[in-house]
Amino acid sequence: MTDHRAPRYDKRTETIMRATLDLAREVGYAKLSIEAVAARAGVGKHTIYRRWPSKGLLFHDSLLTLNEPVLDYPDTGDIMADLRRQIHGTVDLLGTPPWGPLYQALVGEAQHDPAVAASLNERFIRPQEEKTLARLKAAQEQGQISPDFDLDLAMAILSGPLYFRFLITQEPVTHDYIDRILQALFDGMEPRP
Amino acid sequence: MTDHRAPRYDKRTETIMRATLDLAREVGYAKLSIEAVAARAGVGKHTIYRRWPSKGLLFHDSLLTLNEPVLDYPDTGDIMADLRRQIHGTVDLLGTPPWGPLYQALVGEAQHDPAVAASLNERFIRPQEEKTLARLKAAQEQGQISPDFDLDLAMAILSGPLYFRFLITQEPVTHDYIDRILQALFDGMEPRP
Amino acid sequence: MTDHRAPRYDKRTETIMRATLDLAREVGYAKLSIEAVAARAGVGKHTIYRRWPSKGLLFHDSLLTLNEPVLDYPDTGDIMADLRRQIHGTVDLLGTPPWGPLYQALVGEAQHDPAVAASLNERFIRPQEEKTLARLKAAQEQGQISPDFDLDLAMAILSGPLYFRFLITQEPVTHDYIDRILQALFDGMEPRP
Amino acid sequence: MTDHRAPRYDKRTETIMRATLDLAREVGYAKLSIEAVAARAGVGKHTIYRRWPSKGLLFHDSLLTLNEPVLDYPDTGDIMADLRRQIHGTVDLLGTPPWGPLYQALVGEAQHDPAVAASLNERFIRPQEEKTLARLKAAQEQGQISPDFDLDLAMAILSGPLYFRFLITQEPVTHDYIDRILQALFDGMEPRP
DNA sequence: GTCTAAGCGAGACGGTACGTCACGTCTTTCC
DNA sequence: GGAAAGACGTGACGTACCGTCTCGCTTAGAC
Repeated sequence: MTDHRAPRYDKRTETIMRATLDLAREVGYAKLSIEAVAARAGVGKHTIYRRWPSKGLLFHDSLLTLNEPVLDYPDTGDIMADLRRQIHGTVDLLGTPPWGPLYQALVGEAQHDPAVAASLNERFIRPQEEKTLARLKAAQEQGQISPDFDLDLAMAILSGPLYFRFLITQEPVTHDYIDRILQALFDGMEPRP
Repeated sequence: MTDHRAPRYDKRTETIMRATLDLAREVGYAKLSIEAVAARAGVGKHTIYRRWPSKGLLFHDSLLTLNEPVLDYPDTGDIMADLRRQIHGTVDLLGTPPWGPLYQALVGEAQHDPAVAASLNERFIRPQEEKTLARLKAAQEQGQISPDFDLDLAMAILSGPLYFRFLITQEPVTHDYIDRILQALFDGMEPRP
Repeated sequence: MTDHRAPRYDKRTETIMRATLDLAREVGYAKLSIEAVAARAGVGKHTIYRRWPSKGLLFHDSLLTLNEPVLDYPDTGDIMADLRRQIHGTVDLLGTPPWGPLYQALVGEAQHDPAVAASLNERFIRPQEEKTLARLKAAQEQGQISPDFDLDLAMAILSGPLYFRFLITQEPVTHDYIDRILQALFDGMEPRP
Repeated sequence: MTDHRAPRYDKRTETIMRATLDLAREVGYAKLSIEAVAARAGVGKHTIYRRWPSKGLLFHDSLLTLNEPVLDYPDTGDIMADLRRQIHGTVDLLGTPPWGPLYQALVGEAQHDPAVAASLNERFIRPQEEKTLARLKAAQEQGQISPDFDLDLAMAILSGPLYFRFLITQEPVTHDYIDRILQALFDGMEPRP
């Protein structure tokens, strides 16, 4: 798989990605067409196909490259507060138009196109997981988390319900919802007296 | 929203739905077309459009109607065992071709098409949730679950990680994974001595 | 080979053919595109492809159908005068814009596309030959042409030089040129005393 | 118009022309593309455009340069026999694959592209005519042809029917056909007793 | 013998058109 | 009188070439 991130400095590449996001915002991902992106960017269709093999990967690349998510975890020493802060930030971003629907569409596309799924995992999900795991591990070493607790599982219990709301029931993901999940998780995670 | 379940007895309707599923199995949901369904079913396109407003809803209806999921919860008195049995059954179904990819495609479509999302929730997600909640409630009344535990949250923690694996990381959902989630959930849910 | 003449009464078919000729007149056959014809005719490309398999045959059909050539030979009893009249009429038509260049383009296309060549022969060349031959035969029976003269050859000597000028040297075909050919032909054809 | 013959010694130019003819033989002139010629010749597209302004002229130049036609007329003293020999040779060449179709395509292209028409006339048609006329003139001076016969017309009557068969009816041009035309021409041309 | 300009391969680029597919609507034809 | 069959305008697909252009890399010939 070629690295689509490299040519970020290429002006034309960036023009195309901006046109992609602009159009996606305007008409939605489903009605996005490579033809329209090319027209908007003032570029031949070939120039797009030369860079991305499908609409899905073009969109994914545009979304991630132009919005390099800042997911560096704070480490204040209080794992509960740090997780809370981080996840609140994430859901706030998803609640800010137009990012929610666009990210939703991206995940939707991943269900149809394995290449998008792979790219999504490699460039977005996994890095985020790793940072979260690192932060959890640090907390575990400081004794804030029960030493035998499976941190991978913690990850899943933190992320899963959030995505469930976001993708399946499509209700807004509130801070309160996050807090309740965190609480429930910690009731089981924290060391017993 | 019209009730698409009613004409189950209509032979033509059923033929179309079968053709839909057959084709979806063969070429995948993404490449499914109403044109092809009509041809396969030996039916005019009008006859399809008269019954369903979009490919997404046709597919959703076909999937649910022809595969009426059996999700009646057992109640053996042991909530842990009952949940385990039920969820194992579900993931087994998703692991049986072609249901996994097809359900995945359905959820993917729901991200692009609000009507599919609504239909999915109403006809599939909510009923399942309700049955699970009822079973959890019974367990709570029998003292198997801490009386102040938020059962909605329990639902979310049970479903979320499962969907996360299924939709996002797209790794196989194993029985072991289910068991670990259940365990983690109960370590926090069960009444403390 | 389907008969493209039949649906002359079809209004849409005729609209397309008119648009074809209009565009051919405006930009020339070489720059004619099915895309542009469709746009000009207010018609989908498929509607054109459904009727004609190639640009060449569309053009040929348009040219012949909308300009049903009147090639009924007069028979005044004087074969020389009748041939002269007929051929003068033909070259006059070719000299009247835009027919000359369009017919030239049609013959050019026939060199690249056997289907056009076949169609050109069947629908245009052969009928004309047959009428000319019939007129020559009548003259031969009336003693105006030597009884052992090969009439097919006469045809070739009448048509050949005309096409040679028209296609190869691309000089204008004048009445005088015709007359000289006719004269040369008759010097050899007419019965000797 | 630049003289494209000069750089015959240029190795690269010759490589391109050979690639052109090779490809034309393989896929036909209509499907020939400068892009493909460049690739086949292992040459940049610019290198072709620097030498020829269009596909038509590239093809024409390739055809003529690499197949310098030998059209030097014999002069045995018998004009009939000499014409016969010469024309038989020409049609034999056209009957030898792949020259017939290629020359046909060249004439076809001349109908669409005036530059090709001009080049065809200047480099191929006119020289041939001149040699034929010179031979005819010699014969006329020797009394083999009627002194007042229009030799240009003789040319036209010799070439025209041949091209008519070749381009329009696209039947094979046989030796017999040539002989019959020659005979008919001479019945009118030769001096009467 | 170095420098420099031209020629070169490679191929990216904005375009145009291709011929195909499916959309959702509409019309015709038959049962 | 409803359904199959499929024609229709529309719009997008992904591909092929067009003719122009920009890259570095030779490669002579002029100094």
